[in-house]
Amino acid sequence: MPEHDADIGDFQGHVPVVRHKLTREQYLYRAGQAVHALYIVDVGFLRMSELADDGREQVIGFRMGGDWIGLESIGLKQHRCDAVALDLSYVWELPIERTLAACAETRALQARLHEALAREIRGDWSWMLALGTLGAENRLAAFLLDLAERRSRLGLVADRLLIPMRRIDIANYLAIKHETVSRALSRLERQGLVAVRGRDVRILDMPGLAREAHATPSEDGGVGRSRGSS
Amino acid sequence: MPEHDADIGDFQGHVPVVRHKLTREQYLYRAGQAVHALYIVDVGFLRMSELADDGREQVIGFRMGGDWIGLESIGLKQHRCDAVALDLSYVWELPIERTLAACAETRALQARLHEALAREIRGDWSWMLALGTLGAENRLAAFLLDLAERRSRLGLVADRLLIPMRRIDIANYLAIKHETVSRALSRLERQGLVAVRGRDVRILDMPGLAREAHATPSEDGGVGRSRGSS
DNA sequence: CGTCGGAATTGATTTCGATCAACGGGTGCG
DNA sequence: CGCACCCGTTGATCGAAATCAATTCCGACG
Repeated sequence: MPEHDADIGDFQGHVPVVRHKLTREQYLYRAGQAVHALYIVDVGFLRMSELADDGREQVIGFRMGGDWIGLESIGLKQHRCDAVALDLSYVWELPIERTLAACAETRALQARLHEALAREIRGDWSWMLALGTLGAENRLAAFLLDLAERRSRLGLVADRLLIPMRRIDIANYLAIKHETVSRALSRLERQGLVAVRGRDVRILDMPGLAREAHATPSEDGGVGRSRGSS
Repeated sequence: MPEHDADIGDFQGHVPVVRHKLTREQYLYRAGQAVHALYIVDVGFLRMSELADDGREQVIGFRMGGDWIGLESIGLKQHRCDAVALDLSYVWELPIERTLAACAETRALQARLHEALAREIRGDWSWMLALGTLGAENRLAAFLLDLAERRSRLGLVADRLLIPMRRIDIANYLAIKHETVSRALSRLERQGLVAVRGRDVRILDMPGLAREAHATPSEDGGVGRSRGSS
C-alpha cells in the first residue's frame, strides 16, 4: 500500500481546498510574490528552484503527485523561490492560515504537516549527501533511481520514465552541466543500464543502476569518524 | 534585538526540559539510535552529518547557540544522522512526544516549531544554491560569512571567528577537499579579506568577503528562465 | 622539556567536468 | 511546406579541484 507523502483527503474536510490547473511553463509562484497558500500536487510535474539576487539559480527538486509545495515558505511574507509547472499539472491549493489553524486543532493534521516538513528536510539532506560524495555519473544514476522510486510509490511502472524536464534542468539539479548529463546518460546506456531516447528513459537493470548510484571508486568520505566518547 | 531561532524559554513552562553537557567529540545521537527528543543548543558547537550505508559521510551543517537539533528526525523511530559536539557544549533536551503535544495545545509553540522547520528547509536550500553555483573559494567565503552572521545574531563579535571544527569538517561541508580549503583560505588571506592563524580567523574586510561570497566569474546560472505564462 | 601524532599548509601532477564548438533532429510557426 | 529555433548529443580542449606527496605546525602527554 503506497504511503502518500500528502493525502489531500485528510485536509479536504477541514480547509477549503481549490484545485488549480497549470499549463506547461506556468508558474505556481515566483520569488517575491506573497505567500498565501500551501499546495499538494495532484497530477503533473513541477520544478522548484532557489535563486540568488545576482542571477544564479539552483534547481532544488522536482515535485510530482502527492508532494507538498510551499512548505519552505511557512513563516514568510514573500516567496523566496520559484515553483513552475513542467507539464500540464493540477495542484490542490490550501490557504495557508486556515491550514495551519486546522493543524493546530486537529492532532492528525498536525502530525501530517510535521511529517511532511521533516521529510522534506531529510530528502534535502540525503540529496546533499549525494551531491557532496558522488561524481556526475553516480549522481545521475541516483537521480533516475529516485524518480523511479517515486513513480512506483504512486503505483506507476518504475522502469519507464517519461521525463518532462529538459537536460538543462536535470543538469542544474545535479549541479553539473547539461553536456555532462548527456555524456553520463550515454555512458549508462553503453553499460546496458538504461535505454535512452530523448526524454524517454527505460531502466533496463535496476540493481545495476542502484549499484551505480553509490560511490564507484575508492571513496573515503573524508570526515573520519574518530573515537567518540559516550 | 536578536531574533533567536529557538527560544528555550517558550518551551520551558510546557515541557520538562533537561540540560545536557557534551564534551568534545561526544555524540548527542548517532544514526541508528532511537529518537526520543528534540534539542536546542544552549552554548557550544555541534556538527550534523548524514551518512550513507556504504560509508560516505556528508557534513550537513553546524549548530550553535539557539539552533534546533533533531528536527529532521520528527516522525522517525531511529535517527538517520549524527550529531556530535565539536567543543564543550550544552544542549536543552525536549522529550519529543511531550514537545509535539505541547505544540498541538499551544498555538504559539506550534508556530515556533513550524517556523524552525521551515527555516531549516530554507537554510538547506540556500546552501544548496551555494554548493551548486559557487566555486571552492566563493563557497568558503560564504561559509565564513554565515558563521559571522550567526555569531552577531548571538550578540557576539562577528569579525573574530574561533572555529572549533577541523579543516576536514569544513571541507566536507563545503564538498571540497581539505587541501582546497587551506589553499582557498590562503588566497582569501592574500587578498587581505581575512587573517588566518589555525582556527583563529579574523575577518578584515566584511564587504569584500561578501563580494567574494557571490559568483566571481561570468556565471550564467544555467536553467534559463523561459517566457512564463501567468 | 622533549617527542610523538594528528592537523594544516604548500607543491607537483592528474583527472573529471567545464567550456568551446559543431552538428543532428524535432517541433512549432510563418 | 519549409525555415528557424531550441534541444540534445558528441568531440576537442581547458581549467579547477582532486590526488599524491612532502613538510611544518602545534597540542597532548610522558
